[in-house]
Amino acid sequence: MEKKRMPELPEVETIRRDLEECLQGAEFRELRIADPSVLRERQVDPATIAGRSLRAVRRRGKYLVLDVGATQLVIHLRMTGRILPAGHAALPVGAEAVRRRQQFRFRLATDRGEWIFFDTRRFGTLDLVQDADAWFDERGLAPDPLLDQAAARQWFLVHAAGGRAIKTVLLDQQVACGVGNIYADEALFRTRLHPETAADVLDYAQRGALFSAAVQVMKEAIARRGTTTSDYLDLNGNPGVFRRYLNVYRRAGLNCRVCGQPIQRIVVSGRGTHYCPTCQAM
DNA sequence: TGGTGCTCCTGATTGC
DNA sequence: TGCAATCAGGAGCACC
Repeated sequence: MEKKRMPELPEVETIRRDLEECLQGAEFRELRIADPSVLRERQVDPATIAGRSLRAVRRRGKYLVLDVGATQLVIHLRMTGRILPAGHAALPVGAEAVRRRQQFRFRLATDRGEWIFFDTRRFGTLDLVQDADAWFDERGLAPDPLLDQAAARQWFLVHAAGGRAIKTVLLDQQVACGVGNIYADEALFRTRLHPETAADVLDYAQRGALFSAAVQVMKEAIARRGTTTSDYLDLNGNPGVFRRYLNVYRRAGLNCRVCGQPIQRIVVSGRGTHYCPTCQAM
């Protein structure tokens, strides 16, 4: 079954770069919340962004941060969130738009046009905070592995412990910020680790190798503008092409590119997990 | 305290 | 052809 995939760190970074190119320096006029459930933290009034310019578009893990000075918009796209200019071809129109109006979750009016947070499954979130980094730290979010690789690596070495499956640990944003299901599976394949291996069985060298593999696979995905499956497109309508380079993710039943044995799919912590039982033996 | 599993949500797909 | 069931996913929270 081909389904929509959520943007993970490489896709979020691709979106961040596109937004920065389109919107940096733009003047915000209004933030209109169409679906109140999108808004969680509200440290500042949405009205305060009016007349202010977008200073920067930042990212930490899978969170996007629109920096408007005293107000910071922290956006998580979750499963299906997308930020698109009004009128973009991917947005529903007419009766379909009316039927799906709740999926147009908030709108940002700027002097460069209106931008829409469109979110099919409505899992995405918006937090209005005064200091995004402090807000992330309060939540125990790990350092971003692409922004400060040394700090993130050290953090991972210390926190990737306990009896949990290493796949579960990789997906824990308080341990490895930004790693999602696709890149966790690929990093485990590259380091020949079975996804159900207990984290505390791994020594420092193995944890370090796993962290490096996760960073490397995400860097490669960014270079190819993310991992598109059915319908993820960037702002210019271009697909990410990293999927064709995946070794295990969503390749269940297909032959391993290394040993030729069939890739298997299991569920670890409720997440579909793909691995080669020969290359990644327990 | 650490770990597990449920919940949220909806479009696409599958099976009958 | 149409309907119901199933699946996918990240993060937060309740529970053990």
